[in-house]
Amino acid sequence: MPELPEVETTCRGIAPSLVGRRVERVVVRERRLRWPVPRGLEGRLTGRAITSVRRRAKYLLIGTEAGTLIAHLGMSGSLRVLDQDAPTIAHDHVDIVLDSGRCLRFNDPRRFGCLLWVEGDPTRHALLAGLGPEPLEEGFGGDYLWSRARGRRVAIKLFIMNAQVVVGVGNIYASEALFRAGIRPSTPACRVSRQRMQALAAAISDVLGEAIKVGGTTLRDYVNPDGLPGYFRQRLFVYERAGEPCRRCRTPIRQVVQGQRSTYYCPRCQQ
DNA sequence: ATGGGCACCTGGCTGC
DNA sequence: TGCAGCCAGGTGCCCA
Repeated sequence: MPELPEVETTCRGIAPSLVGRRVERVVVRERRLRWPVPRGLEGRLTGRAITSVRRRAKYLLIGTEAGTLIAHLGMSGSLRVLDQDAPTIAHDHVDIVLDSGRCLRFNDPRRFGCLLWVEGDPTRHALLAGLGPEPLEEGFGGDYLWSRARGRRVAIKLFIMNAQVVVGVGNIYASEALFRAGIRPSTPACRVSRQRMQALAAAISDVLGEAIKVGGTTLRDYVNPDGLPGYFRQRLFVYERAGEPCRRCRTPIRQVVQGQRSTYYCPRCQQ
């Protein structure tokens, strides 16, 4: 479920219920996530006040005076704020119970997500240290993308999905951004002109920004547990539309596989 | 350094 | 109805 807009929506949704609260206890029902939930996480968190909730790439950083909980939702994870005695369902792996009587509950059927603990500056953690710029912040743009693409022969779609280049561009929005920019996903990154990189960078920012906006109106202090949140699905131009007419030129949308993932594009609009 | 492929998991859907 | 096969919004790691 989670791409950047979903993670950002989660971040905004849970933050008001967390910041300023103290952790009363931590319940771990399943430690086997992508990496095991660290032994001792319970002890490190219990009694701590939560001072911040931030996002970096698709990682959520839940800060306390003692250290930071790094959370990633993987492909199927969610974080929701519930009453502490709300009945659990399958794959509710971890509860962080707050002094408000509510709890932050981590659910993840596929267990590709993770919960880790780091002391000191979380951005120096190995998972975060090498990440590229945020697509909605300073430092990201066409010139940047173009300069990073020198000598890179990977397909442009895989290039923009590489978190070392730019973070937060997942499989849906990669296809959508390339459609908006009119670029064929298989084009080698080094062969995309500077001008088209400008269009691509703008498309990436636009698509993600729009999706965040829609997610924000759908979700408040909870996290939508199902599928594409709310209303972005109907604004997709190509994703999961194989064989259907292009919304711009009516040519049937094509589906191909790149890097073991589905890519969708319009063969006419994207040359 | 780069690029390609695999791995980790469960669940939902399709088609026989 | 049952079951095999395929697909899924991520990303770290291993190998050539």
